[in-house]
Amino acid sequence: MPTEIISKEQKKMARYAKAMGHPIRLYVLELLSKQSCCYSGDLSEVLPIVKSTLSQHLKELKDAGLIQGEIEAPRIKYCLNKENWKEAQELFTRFFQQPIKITDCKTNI
Amino acid sequence: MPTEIISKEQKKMARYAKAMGHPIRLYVLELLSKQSCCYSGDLSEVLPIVKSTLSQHLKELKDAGLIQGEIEAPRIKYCLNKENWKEAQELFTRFFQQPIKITDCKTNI
DNA sequence: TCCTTTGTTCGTAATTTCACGAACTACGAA
DNA sequence: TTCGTAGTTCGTGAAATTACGAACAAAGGA
Repeated sequence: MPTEIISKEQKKMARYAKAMGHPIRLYVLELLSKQSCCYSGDLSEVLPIVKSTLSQHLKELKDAGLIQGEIEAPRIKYCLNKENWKEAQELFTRFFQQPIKITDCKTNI
Repeated sequence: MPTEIISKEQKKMARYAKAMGHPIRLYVLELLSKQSCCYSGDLSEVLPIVKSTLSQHLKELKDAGLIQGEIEAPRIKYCLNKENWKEAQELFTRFFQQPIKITDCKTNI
């Protein structure tokens, strides 16, 4: 059994980062971290994409585990997935809070 | 001129997040934040990908502005891009440090 | 029951990503 | 000048991403 070079945490974090790697999705996450929940329709009104595309982005956030939905007929209420959001928070905070040893390159090829 | 819904900061952050959205690239970034610099050859020895693929990943990190290279013939020394790393650090830290109002969904559709 | 609202799913298309091997470039050493 | 090392670039292909509109499903209200 070879030692895994890429850790489980790195894989998890990459998964979260990937989900965050689109302005629309980042917007949704930031909104949800500020106002606790929202509806797809509200987003659809302000965002410059059609609702089916928005639905796809929401699905990606759901698949990554960052948000979750709840039926509130006829709408669906979205909010952050508490547990995974906390994990992402920890992973990213740890990642960026490491004491960094930067040897600046003089040139930039 | 319509008010931009997606902010410049969100776009920048999404760009960084996208670059971080692959385990290999996250591994490289984490290594560089720990040991100040590295060479492509060192990475190639431990990572389970061929060097041309690694080169592509390094290029993506370069294009995103997170790392930079310096010729140290016959090799190339890579290190973090100090300025942009700091920016990413700030963006992500702020993003995750916001006081969060989570209304947990009971169900998860 | 039929209509309206809300949102998802499907089909499609263009683009990007990810990976590989082969070919190429740059440069120091023999 | 020729060779070897280090790394990038090119060509390729498979898969994923991003976006759209049309069609569909669910559920409350007329």
